[in-house]
Amino acid sequence: MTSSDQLAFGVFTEIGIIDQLASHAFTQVLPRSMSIAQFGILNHFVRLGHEYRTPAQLAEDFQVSRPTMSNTLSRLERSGLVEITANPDDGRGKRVSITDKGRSMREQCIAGLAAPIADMNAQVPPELLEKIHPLLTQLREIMDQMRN
Amino acid sequence: MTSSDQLAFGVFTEIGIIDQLASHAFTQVLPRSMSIAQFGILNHFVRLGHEYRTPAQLAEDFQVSRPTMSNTLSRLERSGLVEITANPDDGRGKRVSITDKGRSMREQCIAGLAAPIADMNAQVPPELLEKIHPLLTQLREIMDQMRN
DNA sequence: TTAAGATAGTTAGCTATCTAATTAAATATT
DNA sequence: AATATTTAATTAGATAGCTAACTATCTTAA
Repeated sequence: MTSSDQLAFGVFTEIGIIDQLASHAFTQVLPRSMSIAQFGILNHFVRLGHEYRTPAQLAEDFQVSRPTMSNTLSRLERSGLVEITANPDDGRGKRVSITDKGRSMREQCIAGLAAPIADMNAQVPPELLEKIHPLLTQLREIMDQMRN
Repeated sequence: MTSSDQLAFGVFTEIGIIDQLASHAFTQVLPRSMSIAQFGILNHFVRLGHEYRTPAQLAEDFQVSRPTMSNTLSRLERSGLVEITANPDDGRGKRVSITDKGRSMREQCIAGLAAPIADMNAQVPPELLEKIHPLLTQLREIMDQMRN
């Protein structure tokens, strides 16, 4: 392993740990029945204002396999947070939309997340986040391209 | 959500995606039977030169719950890559050590990881990794402290 | 027009991760 | 010395993620 290799390895190790710590902190404050993956989907519908989205599109949006998305959507549907119907444009396909219950659940999640986010902003120097964000975006974009 | 909140949220979103992409890329090149978690443990023994380590210490080292470590260690033991024995210093405890088979498996994993790491070094500007690494370390340390 | 190939989604089976609860042993307290 | 508390590890039962294999449908090509 060259020192460049070690550097790259170190970067991904740190990222793995931070992801784990952040996921854990966020999971703590979500309603008992909600996971980060599930919140992500509800939030996605609200933020982007999508009316309908197919499971395949959502899998693509979240960079997740289709069976994974299938599974997460079933849970959301079982809880009444999304509605899944046949896709009128494609007999193989389905369409997903968020329900009113889903919207209010999303609000509740956002409210819960406020506390740890505020903590984070209190403990982490703002310059650190400002410096690191564009670098992460750059790295993510490069890795995204490498995938294809 | 204030703009600071959005910044913090954006940072963790990027980190989540990068972690997923990197994990996926690494998993591809590990031997069929190996996972990143399992490789991490073998690598830990070699890098730090530990002879013995208790499951509880390993759980702490990797910031993972004890049942998680318990599970991963069982798999490694089943594959003959680590050895788990009673801890002579503590009747409740156990001791883990890496086996010769574990060492050569670790070598094999390192060899497989070389390719994607080299790719990464080819695609990602070295300054990006050099700039981002200390920032990530700083963020990780702060989050680690917040946990306690 | 029929057959081949691609795409949407699901099912099955795997690993990693978590929390809660359990067992056994060590430590502290009274 | 006896009891209570803490600690080590495991078991049970979740969710999220993956790949492989399957069904159904759509699209393309012979």
